[in-house]
Order: sequence, then C-alpha cells, then structure tokens
Amino acid sequence: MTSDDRPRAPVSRRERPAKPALTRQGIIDAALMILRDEGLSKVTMRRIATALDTGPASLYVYIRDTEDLHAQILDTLLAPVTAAAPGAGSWRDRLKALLTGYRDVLFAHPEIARMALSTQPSGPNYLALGDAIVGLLNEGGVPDRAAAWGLDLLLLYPTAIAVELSSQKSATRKTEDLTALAAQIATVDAARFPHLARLGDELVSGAGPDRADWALDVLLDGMLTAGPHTPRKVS
Amino acid sequence: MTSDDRPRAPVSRRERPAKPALTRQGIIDAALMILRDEGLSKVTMRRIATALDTGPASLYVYIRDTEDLHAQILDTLLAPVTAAAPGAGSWRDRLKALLTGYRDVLFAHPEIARMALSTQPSGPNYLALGDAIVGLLNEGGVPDRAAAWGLDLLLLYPTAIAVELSSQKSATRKTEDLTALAAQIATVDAARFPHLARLGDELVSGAGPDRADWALDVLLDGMLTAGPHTPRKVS
DNA sequence: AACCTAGCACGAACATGTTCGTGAGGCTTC
DNA sequence: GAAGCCTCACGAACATGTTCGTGCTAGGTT
Repeated sequence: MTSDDRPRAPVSRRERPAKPALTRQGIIDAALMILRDEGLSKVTMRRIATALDTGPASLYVYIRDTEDLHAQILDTLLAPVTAAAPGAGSWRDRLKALLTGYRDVLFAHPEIARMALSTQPSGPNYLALGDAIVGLLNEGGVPDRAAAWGLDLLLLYPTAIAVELSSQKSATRKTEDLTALAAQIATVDAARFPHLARLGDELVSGAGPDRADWALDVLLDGMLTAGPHTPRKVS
Repeated sequence: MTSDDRPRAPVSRRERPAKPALTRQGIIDAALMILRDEGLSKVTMRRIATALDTGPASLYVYIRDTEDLHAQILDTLLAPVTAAAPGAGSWRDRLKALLTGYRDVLFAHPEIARMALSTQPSGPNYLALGDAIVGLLNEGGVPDRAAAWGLDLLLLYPTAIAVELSSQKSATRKTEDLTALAAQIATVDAARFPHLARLGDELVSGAGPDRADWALDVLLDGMLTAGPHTPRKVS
C-alpha cells in the first residue's frame, strides 16, 4: 500500500515559519501544477522540492517514492473518467467508452502507465473506475468471479499499450520501430519461423483503436463463455 | 529496433592492445555472467564496464541503452523455452505449458519483464516463441488474424504479472500489500463502490497459477468465438 | 612520408531517485 | 526549568543511466 498505511500522518515543522507547511496533499498539488505547466517529464522530486522551497529529501517524509506520487497523480487525472448513463448504448459500448476514457488519460501521460502496471492503484477515482467496470460487466451477464478476475485483464491492455508509448523517445522512433518491424517480418526466415512468416503483415495490421476494440471483445467473449475450464471454486 | 539496424558494426580499437576487443556480444556475455554470479540488480552499465576494464560510456558504442541490453539478456534466457511435441497433450495444454515456461523465465528475473512491455522484443528466441505460439493457435483452429493480434495479448498477461513482481522491494512487501488490499476491500465503502463491495474477497481470491490459467482460457475462448465484432478487414 | 578523416575509448559531467546523518524544534516527563 | 526523546527539515552523499567532449589510433589519400 501507499503511505496511507502509516500509523499517523507526519506533522510539518513549518507551521510557524514563513514557509507554508509541507503536507502530502500540498506536494501532490505542486506536482499537478508542474504537470500542467511543464509536462510529466519535469515532475521530478527535485523540481517539486524547488517549487516548495525545500530539499528533495524532505518530500520522503510524506511521499513513499515516485511511484506513490504517480499513483496520486493518476487518481486525480481519473476524476473525469466515468461511465455513461444506461441510455447511451449497450453495456458493451458503454464499457468500451469507459475504457477508452481510461486509455486517453494514460496516453496523455504514458509515463504514469508504468506505475499502473507495477503497483495496484488504490485511489478513490481508480476504485470508482473499477466499480463502474464491474457494474457494466454484471449488466452484461458476466459471472461475479469472471468479473472480479477479469477486471485486471480489462485494465491491463490499455495500460500496457500506454507503457509501450512511454518508452519511445519520440513519435518518430515509434514509427521507425514499426516500419523496421514490418520490414523485419517481411524478410523473416520462413524456415525458422514458418507461422510468423505466413502471417506476415497481419502481425502489424490494424490501427490501434481497431486492435483495442478487438482485444476488448476477445476478453468479454471469453468471460461470457461457459465451459469446463471456466474458473472453479478453489478448495 | 535495436542496434541491429545500424548501418555497420563498430570496430574496436582494442584489437592489438592487451585488453580484449570490445564487442556487442562480449558485452552481452559479460552481462550474463554477472547475472548468473550476482543477480540482475548488479547488471549495471558501470558493473559491466568494470568487468571489461573500461568506462561505462564505452559500452554505448555497441549497446543502445539498458533496454537494449535487457532485450538481449531476455532472448538468451528464452533459449530453453520451447513447445512440447504434439503427443504431449492438447494444443491448449501445450500452449499453457509454453506460456508457463515463458512466465517462469520472467519470474526468475522480473526486472527484465519491464523491458518486454516497453519495447517489442525481436531476438531469435523470442521470435521462435511467438512462432510456436501461433503454430499452436492454428492447431486449435484460431483464425490467422485472431492469432496475429492475439499473440501480444497472450504474452502480455505473464509479462505484466512479472512486472508487478519486479517493483516489490521484497516478497514481504508483496504479502503486506495483498493483506492490506484485502483489508481495504473488506472495508470498502459499499455506498461509493457497491459492485466492488459485493465482489469482496473474490477480487483477491485464487492463486496466481489459477488466475493465469483462467486468463489464458478467457483469451483463447474469446479468440475462438465467432461473432459480429470479431476483427474485420480494415479498409 | 605526410596529412586528413572517421570513429573508438573513456573521463568528466549532468540529471535523477533515494538514503544517510545531523541539526533543531516541539512535546513530555521529572 | 531542565533534560530527554521524537520527528521534521534538509544538505550531503551515493548509485545509476546517459551524454558530451577530447584524445588517440588506424586507415585512406595525396
């Protein structure tokens, strides 16, 4: 868990000095301001410390580490991501729209997506997102266990795509990588990798949103399928 | 792509001096040796440079960055991961065994999993793994486009689980996190998150392997399902 | 032989995350 | 009031990834 599990909140010594008191929320607010004004790459512990007129080590009294900070940032950014009303389409369409909203937040700040993969986000907005997803799955007839276990899967794909974005130095390199990958696949050794060679361009075909749509359908269809290998009670 | 796309390979100046020549493969070999003897956390550019009696900046003539290095390490570690013969079970069982082998490699060195998410691994062993997966999917009747697009999904789940492992400082923290998450879920605000509250322990139930098995079945069932929303030709 | 160019080698430097250690203030106890 | 303890504040330091800039060597050209 994040610092929320600390036995008690630290109390700033700056209460009376001219400097405003350090608080966890104050650090997060400063981070969000820097995010807005300068971009996520500038949201460093040192930059935040400078903004709060202190040293970077001071922040660690209130913030566990940069992952903790990113988790808070993500949760704040998720505030606008909510499910549409039932009249706005089928449960599947509304679920797709909800996950598209989530994906858009991550695509806007892909560096944060790394955090979403490596820790279990637990902010109220993230929980609300999960709750809405489960609600829609129930509406679609997905059994409870499938919904519970599938929640992670549904959030995983958009998160992973965003992480892939985050490692690119620029959009140009991404394009270069895709072009090079396509070229590589076009010349892949058909003797060594016969199946990949046969698939050829199919491996890189389809626009991002088409692939995301398809992936979501695969997951939902899989969850709805009843069969001998659906999840059974673990004894 | 990795350094493989460079117009030509760098040629070391150390050919005649007492120091052995620097080469890309030599750097990778040194990294693997340190991995075996000291663990992945010690496989740093500085440590490798020390092992090769040079400075860390020298490595960047042959290695693009740490991601590039990790990609090579992963590929080497994937050499033993191969598909069982057809007589060893159904296509689904053999696919599960193959992905379990892949997961085991990542779990042994979870830090490398981060790289597998952020870039498109392209080493020969990784390609062979992908080729084997597609072969098994074809054997199971999965259509080509579903196989091509689903390949990423199949590899994603074990990779993501390993990434989650990699961020833990210790197994103890992971246990603490799970316990805290379970406690949090047990007390989740039923008014604010009614669906999550109702699912309760279901959200954290099931051992890792059970969940992984289930996730794989969901993906495979989803790919095999034919319906109006299966992938269509993109015009 | 002399000169020029390309590129390898690598130290220095920069940026960042995080920990360590010390100082000081506030609170509690005697 | 004094002493002791706890904890916040934060500079210093460490570790790492990566870039920059300079020196030097080998090969090619004249």
